[in-house]
Amino acid sequence: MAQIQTLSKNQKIILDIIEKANEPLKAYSILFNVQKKGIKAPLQVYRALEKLIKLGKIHKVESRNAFVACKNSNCDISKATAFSICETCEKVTEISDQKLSKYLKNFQDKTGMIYKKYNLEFYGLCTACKRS
Amino acid sequence: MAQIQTLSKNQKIILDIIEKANEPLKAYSILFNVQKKGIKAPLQVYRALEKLIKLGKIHKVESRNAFVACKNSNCDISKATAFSICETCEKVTEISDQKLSKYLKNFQDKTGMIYKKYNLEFYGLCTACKRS
DNA sequence: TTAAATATGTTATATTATAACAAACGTTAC
DNA sequence: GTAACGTTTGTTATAATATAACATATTTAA
Ligand SMILES: [Zn+2]
Ligand SMILES: [Zn+2]
Ligand SMILES: [Zn+2]
Ligand SMILES: [Zn+2]
Repeated sequence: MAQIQTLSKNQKIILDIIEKANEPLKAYSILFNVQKKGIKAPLQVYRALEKLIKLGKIHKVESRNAFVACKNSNCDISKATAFSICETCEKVTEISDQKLSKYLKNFQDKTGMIYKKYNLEFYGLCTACKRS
Repeated sequence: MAQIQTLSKNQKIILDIIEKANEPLKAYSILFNVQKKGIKAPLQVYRALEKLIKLGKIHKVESRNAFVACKNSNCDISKATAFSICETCEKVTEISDQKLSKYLKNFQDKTGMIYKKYNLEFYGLCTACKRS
């Protein structure tokens, strides 16, 4: 609420659209939706997306090239994201699981590489699609 | 070794290139590299990639739109993949960690969604880049 | 051996994303 | 207030990634 004030005009417009959507939005679908508000070029969208990701307001669902509003508390400013994705209906849900995130944040490989961030995507069948 | 016989001509050519590379390859870089072997169109590459992924011979690194040969035993035919990615030098390594894969395969969310697959990407700083 | 499934070749096009440049806006510091 | 700085915007063009649609060929298996 406080931080939203620091967003620029385009950033607000685009965050608003993404927050109101109940599904991940693609960049060009966002572009189409904001053209009436004066945002005409892909770069205007991509620049806002980039900033919003950096702020942890939204995440990119990498395997879908789509963008969703963060449903957790900005996921440590975008450093730890996990999604469940239904391969049938394409419904995407952000996973909020303390144990999982703790496990992954603490994960260390053999090489000693330092991990600053992770993104995890589960693919499967949602409960609605399972029934039908 | 047995299964490689079942690959088609284009699939063999493209798997060969990917296996010999020590880095993830992009589709159009693969295309460029196989043009001397008669593969001229993007679709020929993408179709082979799709099949190789299905067979678990290669994986797609989603955040990089790039393809790497599987370094494990085909990762249960491509159902469970994890990578470490250096954000400085872009080095990508497939993670093989029994505990991690067991943990993720058994992961269940609150909704009861059935997970058939996952892809996990860690981003950070590799040991070489850490030193410099 | 013929039907089905898989793979190929080809052209065109769709989709996703960035480069390069110029101008405007919003801090903050003096 | 205004200079200096970083950030945001606007704009045109283009790069990079991926698929549609259609015709043909090859392989597999009943
Ligand atoms: Zn989040
Ligand atoms: Zn579903
Ligand atoms: Zn693998
Ligand atoms: Zn590195």
